[in-house]
Amino acid sequence: MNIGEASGASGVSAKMIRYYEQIGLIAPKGRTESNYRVYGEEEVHVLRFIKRARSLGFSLEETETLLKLWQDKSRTSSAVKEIATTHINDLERRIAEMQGMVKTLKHLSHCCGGDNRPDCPILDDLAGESPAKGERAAPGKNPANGESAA
Amino acid sequence: MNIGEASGASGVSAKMIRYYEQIGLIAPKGRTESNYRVYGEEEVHVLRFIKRARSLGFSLEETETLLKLWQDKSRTSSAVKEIATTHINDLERRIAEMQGMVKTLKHLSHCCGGDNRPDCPILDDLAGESPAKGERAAPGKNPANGESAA
DNA sequence: TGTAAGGCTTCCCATCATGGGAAGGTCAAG
DNA sequence: CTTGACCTTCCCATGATGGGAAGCCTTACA
Repeated sequence: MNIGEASGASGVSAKMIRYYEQIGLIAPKGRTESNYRVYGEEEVHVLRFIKRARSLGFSLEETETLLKLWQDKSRTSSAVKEIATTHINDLERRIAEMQGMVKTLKHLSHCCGGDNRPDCPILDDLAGESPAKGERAAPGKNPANGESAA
Repeated sequence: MNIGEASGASGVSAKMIRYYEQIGLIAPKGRTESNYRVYGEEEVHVLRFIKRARSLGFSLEETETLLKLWQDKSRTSSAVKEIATTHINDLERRIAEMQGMVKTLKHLSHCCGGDNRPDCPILDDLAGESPAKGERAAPGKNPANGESAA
């Protein structure tokens, strides 16, 4: 199986397969005389594993760790679970962050006429001017605002 | 005001201020004889605008558009609202995507013993083997899976 | 058997927003 | 006048992916 076929069988682009090889995630079974990469079922299986991990939002670094654990028959499931849990927490943190943005934006959008006139609470907020009621959207404890620690 | 002071006043790093200048988002009021950038209150205001837009998840490209609209006194609020709405939709799409991942991962994590034994449903799922009940987590209509269109 | 199309190889570049760091000039305080 | 902090520009790195060029190889067809 050459790289194009492996790509078709795994759903991973040839470009990415080469990249994964470059960063040490996967190696072809070998090379033909003319230097073509050769893959077998096992490699395709690994590629699918990577693809699935990526689709669950794991980074390539996390994926690499998971891959090693997968291939390590003596791993403990707790090691795997810990990675997953950390990733879940990370996802949930990012979700909450974006939800805060959405909340603020929806509020501003709701207050914005969206008509032909130029006055716009959205721009006013961005500019730090909140004419209505003299306060920002989501005053004080705005969850979309990670500035304090930055 | 030099770049360090503008950075302190706006909360935008000096590095980023230079970058924003490079991509045409903001220019200093002028330069000193010794080539130092000089900023005034107006520039700091723009920097805060950018920062606020970024904290709401707008890309720099969107931010640039918003900035132009802000400075265009004859803009319509509908033009601004449209950008905001598009951005809200984008955020919500991404949130849903990540929520799908979380849902799947939580299910898998829940099924995983997290003990000293090697058998792990999380790895089984990644490997495409679902021993329990013979099905993948979130069978069929798995929302964490954008593969179909890719 | 010759040729054309398409697949493979490597290498470089771009994205997006941000930070790190080096080399060298400048300013202000001691 | 020195020293340290700040400024300048320039280059590089991140993470994951894609685009494309130049050149070799394979396959299918006439």
